[in-house]
Amino acid sequence: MYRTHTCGELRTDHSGEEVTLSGWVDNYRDHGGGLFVDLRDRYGLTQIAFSPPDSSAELIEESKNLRGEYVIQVTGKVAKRPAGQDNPKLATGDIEIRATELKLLNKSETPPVSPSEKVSEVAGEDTRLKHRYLDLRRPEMQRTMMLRDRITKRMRDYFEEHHFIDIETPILGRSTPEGARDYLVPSRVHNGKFYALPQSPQLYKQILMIAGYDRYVQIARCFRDEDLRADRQPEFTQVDVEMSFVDSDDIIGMIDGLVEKLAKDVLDIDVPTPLPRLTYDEAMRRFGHDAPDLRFEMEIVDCTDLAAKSDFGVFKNVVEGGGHVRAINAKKGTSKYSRRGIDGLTEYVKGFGAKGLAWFRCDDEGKLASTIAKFFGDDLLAELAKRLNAEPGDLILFSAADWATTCKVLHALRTKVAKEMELYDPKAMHFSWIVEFPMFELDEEADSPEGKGTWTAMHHPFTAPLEEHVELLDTDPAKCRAQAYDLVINGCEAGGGTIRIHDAPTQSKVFELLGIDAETAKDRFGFLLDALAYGAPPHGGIALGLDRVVMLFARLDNIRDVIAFPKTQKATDLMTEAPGSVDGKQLKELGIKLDS
RNA sequence: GGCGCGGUAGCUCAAUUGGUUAGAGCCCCGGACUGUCGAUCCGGAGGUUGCGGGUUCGAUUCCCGUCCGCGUCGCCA
Repeated sequence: MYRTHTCGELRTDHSGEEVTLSGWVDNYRDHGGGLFVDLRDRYGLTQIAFSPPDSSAELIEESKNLRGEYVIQVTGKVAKRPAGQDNPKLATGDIEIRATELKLLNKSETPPVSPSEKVSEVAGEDTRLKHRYLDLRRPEMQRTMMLRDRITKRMRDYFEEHHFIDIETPILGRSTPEGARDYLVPSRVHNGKFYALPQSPQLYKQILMIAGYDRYVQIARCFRDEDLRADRQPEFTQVDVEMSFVDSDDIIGMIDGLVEKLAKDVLDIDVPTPLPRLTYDEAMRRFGHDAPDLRFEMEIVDCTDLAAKSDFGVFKNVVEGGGHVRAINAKKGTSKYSRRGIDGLTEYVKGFGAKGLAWFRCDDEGKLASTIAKFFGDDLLAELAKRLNAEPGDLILFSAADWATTCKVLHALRTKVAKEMELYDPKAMHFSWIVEFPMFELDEEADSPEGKGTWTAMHHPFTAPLEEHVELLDTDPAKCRAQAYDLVINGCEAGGGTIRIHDAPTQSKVFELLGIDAETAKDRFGFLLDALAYGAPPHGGIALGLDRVVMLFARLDNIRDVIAFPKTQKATDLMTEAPGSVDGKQLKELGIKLDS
């Protein structure tokens, strides 16, 4: 037997018991006459004392060979520590093990990543990824992995309580050209043909609804061959949900319950439900983004009409060109942003398509002042100040451009300024829904017969329009809103879903708008269209990004830290060195010849 | 693909305008010490400054290229 207890469980109640512990040497303190070891496992740290009279001289001598990350087994008596020597930083800090036996189970090289929390500087991320086994040994990472485990368990419990069944769907599927780039898997049996790894189990779960499994859930691995971000991995995990005989409210309500339970069980915070909902149009108008961070205010204010009355050429030209002039008020921003600071913001917004950054500061008398103030009459300035609720010390930042650019710029500014000015508690959690997304967006790069871009599905081609918008499919697709909803946590898209089209006429109309002719549709999703013809129930669902949910619940800003073995920005695994090259023999069997 | 930041000892970082033998803390090695808990004290070892080229009497430093890591824009139904 390697151990009778873990390194996290012994207390003064155990005093006098002989115990055996196994674990890693977290730290050692050599006093010549005696030596202390902090022994670590997943459960905590326990101090081992190699000192007389309990430990023999030979044992003490032996203990002097111990080094960091050596794996040892120790037997001894649990003892309350001498008065005044307890360590309140440790859960086991009131006791120690007076060692009588020591067995070295394994040695360790000097670790490039120290798993010990006593080392405050964590190694660089590339080193951590290369030696992931050491990084994952760090208590911080272990806590995150355990948090992830707890979240998925609670989710599974919740869905089970609500009579969902977990059904696995294939990893080897077929490629569909919509959406992200596919990861392809060549077929040996059918040379020249390829499977695709799923971007999500979307089509399968709809098929399951048609098959009568009215509440489906799966924790599903998904793959998208697109460039990475801090919150995006090529391989990620979705909590995939689909329900029959439901409308948007039913799905949203079901997930409200899940969020409420998770927040309570995992973070011990009470989240009032139903969660607040915002339409997409409102979110764009007030916050410039479809996943706004609602932990703070700083709403966008439209000033287009007032800007038109000024003599400021930049504003006038934009307004005359059909653009918009919108602004945010960074309350008390002048103390944070000097002229140089504003120059920094100006550079920043240029990265989002802004040509420059117009601004005003609000002086002590409540008047707007700026290098461009001279282009505005006093009345106009007062009107602006009133609309923007400007008070002394406030900093007003403008974006003048087309609608989409003002959204992008002001969203970027809003997020950056709020973070830099610490306008919210970094521990705060804000959950909300964005609903009624547009059905379509214009792909301006794609060529269409009409020559002005083509419609693409904002979510996917099976998304149902709002019932009252069905006729807009014929008259004004741009205005057509979908039965779609995104779960937003702290300005991060944590999940999204839709009610699906379950009738053939609507489906063909949408395909038509998307430029998918009957033949193409049949070729790509024939099986789904076939299935829809055999009594498809009204259905819809959602997929939550599990990695992101864990990241947000762990208050981390990086998805790699919640994935045991993540990929780098170039989609490689620094530990296994995947992807790697393969034998010519393997390629030959697959009928593949490489160019280079 | 674009833009930005970074790469110096096993780890975290420093190095003046381009100038002596590239330093410090941790780790590691040796020694001292009967109670520490980031132990302490003394001594020591440890470097292809990512890689390749260029400028220069002289390059960690300047220039070009390249590789890698991170952030971001494009991209992500």
